[in-house]
Amino acid sequence: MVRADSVRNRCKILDATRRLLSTRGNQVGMDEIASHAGVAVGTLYRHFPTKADLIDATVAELSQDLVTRLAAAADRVAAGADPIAELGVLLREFTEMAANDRAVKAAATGLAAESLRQLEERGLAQLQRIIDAARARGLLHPDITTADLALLVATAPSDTVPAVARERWLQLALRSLTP
Amino acid sequence: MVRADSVRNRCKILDATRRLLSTRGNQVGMDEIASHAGVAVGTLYRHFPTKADLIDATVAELSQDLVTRLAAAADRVAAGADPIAELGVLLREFTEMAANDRAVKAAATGLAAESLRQLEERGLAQLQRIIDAARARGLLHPDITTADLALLVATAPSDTVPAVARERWLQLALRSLTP
DNA sequence: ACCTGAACACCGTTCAAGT
DNA sequence: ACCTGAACACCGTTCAAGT
Repeated sequence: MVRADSVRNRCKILDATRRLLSTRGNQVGMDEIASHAGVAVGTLYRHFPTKADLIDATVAELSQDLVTRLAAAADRVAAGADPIAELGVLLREFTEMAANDRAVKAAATGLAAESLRQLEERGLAQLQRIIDAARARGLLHPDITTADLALLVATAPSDTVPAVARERWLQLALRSLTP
Repeated sequence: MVRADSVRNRCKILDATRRLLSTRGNQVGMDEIASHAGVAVGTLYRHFPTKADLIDATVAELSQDLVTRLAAAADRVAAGADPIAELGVLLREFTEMAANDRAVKAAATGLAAESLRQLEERGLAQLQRIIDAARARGLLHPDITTADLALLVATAPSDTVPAVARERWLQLALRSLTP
């Protein structure tokens, strides 16, 4: 039997973590997160065995956002939108998400492999739909796969790189996708 | 007046740091580095005010390696070698360097901006020579600059990415350079 | 001038006591 | 079952004493 306050606490912890992580980065202490969430440290550790786990969970929540957008983009493509343009929007959204959320990406770097694998699993089908559409119209280099896009996402520049350079990176990335 | 044992100590510290950093990554303690270098912790902090500074100095030493290779590649290009092939070798060498030296790149991520700026300053001329040669032969997309190559280097996949994916990344990166 | 190493501070993590 | 928060452990950093 799960206690009601337990699930409430878990939610409060994740909220506080996302909030603190996005503003001040990875240097927030566990005590601070706990107090902002209105729980004791022990409770925090009961829900997440380690700080890495806590951050992992937070990043996973954020990546869910991306999957939602992936699905929306796939729908637009199915409705006739330009697949390459949609891919550009997706890549931009991700880099901006990583950039706005300060050290979320920096924090995620260490566990990127795991988070991206999850993202890939759940967003794979959507991404494949976009790729198929693009290839069918001859807009995509024939050997491009979903793994390639995951690779690009994994190597997307973080917020340490200035915005202009991030935009330029996007341009180069798209260039490597087109035939 | 600089004491002889001081410069010797500095050297011993940098050697030990590079050795320990490449095998075990960023989690080596300062005490451990000190004992491996045969000095006391205080000495370590006299030479490098903070751990980040120590790692920065070590990474800077390693990047000097890359500048040397850059110069060699520029010479080969001047002697008639294929500029694109040389660029490929350079990018591969860098990613491999980052991959072999375990957390050197991971450790450097935070201070990448600074290290890369140094690298850029000192290697810029060499890189420009390669770019000019490639463009003159029509092998390079006309808008590619040294900044673009620095951007690619900065976003090169680290050792968390498997070797096959790293090779694939290289292929995609080169694709974005060619016309 | 520089080196030494015990001591400090900070922060992730644990655990005995409470409800 | 879960929460609490004082206590522990670890590691980056400092500083008084030594040469």
